[in-house]
Amino acid sequence: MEARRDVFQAIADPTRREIIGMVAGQSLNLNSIAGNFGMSRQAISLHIRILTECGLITVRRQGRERICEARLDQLNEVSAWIEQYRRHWERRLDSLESYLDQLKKQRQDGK
Amino acid sequence: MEARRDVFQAIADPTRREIIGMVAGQSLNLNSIAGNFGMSRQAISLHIRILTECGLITVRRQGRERICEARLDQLNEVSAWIEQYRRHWERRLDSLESYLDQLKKQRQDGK
DNA sequence: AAGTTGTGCAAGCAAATGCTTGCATTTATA
DNA sequence: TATAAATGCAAGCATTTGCTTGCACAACTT
Repeated sequence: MEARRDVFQAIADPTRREIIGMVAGQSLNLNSIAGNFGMSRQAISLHIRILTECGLITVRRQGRERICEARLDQLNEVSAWIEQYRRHWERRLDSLESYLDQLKKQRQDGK
Repeated sequence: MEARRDVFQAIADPTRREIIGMVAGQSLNLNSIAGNFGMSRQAISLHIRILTECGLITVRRQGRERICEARLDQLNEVSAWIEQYRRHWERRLDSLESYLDQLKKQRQDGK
């Protein structure tokens, strides 16, 4: 347990992605986040801990509450990893498109 | 087992990200991929199966070999999810930057 | 035909993950 | 001060994950 915590793994879980979505709009305390899920408060608490450990959210205490705030710049790591391949997959789509264009043209000519 | 296979989970594993990196450049057969890792061929085979199940690579057989080819357009799903938050985190960075600028200016003025 | 190469399938296993429930602790409120 | 609210901590548990090893099999090579 308590293994490597990286952003890739953090966003792999759909519940955590949902939490990020909630907190991105407005900072929320733990209980109001947990209220929107059909699972125990502790489960959500653990998800939030994971998100905290990899820097995607920060938690500040305010009275007896823990306010969770999004700190999404870490997503850049994932984004950068993906972007290095964008050229690759868009080229594929381009060549598919030109192939389809060609096919269409041939059909029109043939007719 | 054999749960939901989504792209988010597929790229959560560093070995699978490495495999994607290798196959993006050139199509490779299973054994030559496995040769670059310090783990058994079967382990790699399983990773490739997962990548296949979520559509990130396709495998075509050619004689007795299985040629793995990248099909990375599925990464768009992750990219799109992240991009919806880019404005959010870049705004944060902007305000941090302007804050630092302000701080720097103050220090210069003070001196 | 016999051997080598590339791969799949299946059983087994330690560790990680995602969840629960119960109890303790701190902070506000009546 | 007693009570409620917001949360942490810890033990327990089923499932999933990532890996291994052993065996089978089809496809090339000699």
